[in-house]
Amino acid sequence: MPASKRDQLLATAERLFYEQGFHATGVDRIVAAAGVVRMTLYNHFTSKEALITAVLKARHERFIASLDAAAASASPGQVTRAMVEAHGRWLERYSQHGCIMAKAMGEFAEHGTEIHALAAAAKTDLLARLEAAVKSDELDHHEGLARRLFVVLEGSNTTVALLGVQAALADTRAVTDALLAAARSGIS
Amino acid sequence: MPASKRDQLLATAERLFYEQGFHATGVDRIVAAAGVVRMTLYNHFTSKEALITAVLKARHERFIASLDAAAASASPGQVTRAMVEAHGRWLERYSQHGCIMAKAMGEFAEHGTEIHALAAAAKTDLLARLEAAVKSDELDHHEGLARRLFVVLEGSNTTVALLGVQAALADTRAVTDALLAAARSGIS
DNA sequence: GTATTTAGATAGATCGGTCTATATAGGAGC
DNA sequence: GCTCCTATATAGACCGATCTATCTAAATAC
Repeated sequence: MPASKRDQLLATAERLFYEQGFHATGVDRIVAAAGVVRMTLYNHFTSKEALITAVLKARHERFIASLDAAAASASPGQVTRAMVEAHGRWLERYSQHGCIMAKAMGEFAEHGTEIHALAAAAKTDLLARLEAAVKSDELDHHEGLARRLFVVLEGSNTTVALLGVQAALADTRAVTDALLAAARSGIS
Repeated sequence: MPASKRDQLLATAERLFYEQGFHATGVDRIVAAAGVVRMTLYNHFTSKEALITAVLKARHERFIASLDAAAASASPGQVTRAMVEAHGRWLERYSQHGCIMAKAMGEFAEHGTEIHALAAAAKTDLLARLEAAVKSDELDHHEGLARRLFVVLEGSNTTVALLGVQAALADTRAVTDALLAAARSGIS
């Protein structure tokens, strides 16, 4: 049973926005690639902007769900590491060309726009979860460590597009391991 | 003496592209903000794409020049650290809303385009200089350390736009210091 | 006097978005 | 099983706005 037209549109738009950018992807190309007609898009979404926000929200929900699942099944004291690894798996599977939220922030940089706020909130959402993980693991230097891990994961996001997923993940893991080891031994 | 029309166009276009994105910035707005007429732009640049590449090249040259200056005046064994600090100063002064090369890669993601290649080359250029710095400082784990520092600096690029320059630079410095200290003591 | 800049009209393409009329599918009620 | 109704999808014309880019003729500057 095929997905609903709405889901087809969301999936196709997500792929095209991610691969070619938001402005560079016209609604004509989206509907053509989704195998639907133009009015079907505007029947489900009030505008291209609404489609973009729906795409970003859906993707972010999937991302957060995978993070939370990893955290929930982690051994005690290993929540932070599990979250970092879940982030790496997400990159590997869905985000090898960079972070779509970062792209959205770049293209809709004028502050105050809903898209910019949404993408920024997605990123701070990750930071908040890292902080919660660090706290639950009872690692030293709570607040600072989470932000440092965040910086590294952000760097991982853009490095995959440049050096490939293998190298980016290996280097990311090396840095995060060092940070976690230092926090566990009380050094910083 | 005012700058040449060409320089005015380059500076204005750089600012607008950076603040609002490449696709979102039309040539009309550029020439209006530069106080120039549209034909003047097309007299100096064959197309908007040519203007974009000229902007990126000029900015990258300035960035590399500041990196090289920092490296040249660094004490022996401190080249890598000097380069990391120069990167931080660049962020502070010119790049508080994220890396323009990353934005360019996001908006012109189709591989093969000159703009994408240019922006990617700018990033690998930084990595190459980090590798040279690590080598000249005779730090342990040459190749790996440079790539790890690169990941962190990339993360710094995007984090400034989210957490502000103060927090981003502090966290970046904490991570790079840890990496450099570990490399210096032979641990990794 | 030569090169640059200005002014403004203009071209052609593409953009997001709307409209209407037709067609199709699925469930409710008999 | 059959009809009817409603919701959804289709096809394609159409709109105004905006986009990049060009052309020409007058003005300006070194």
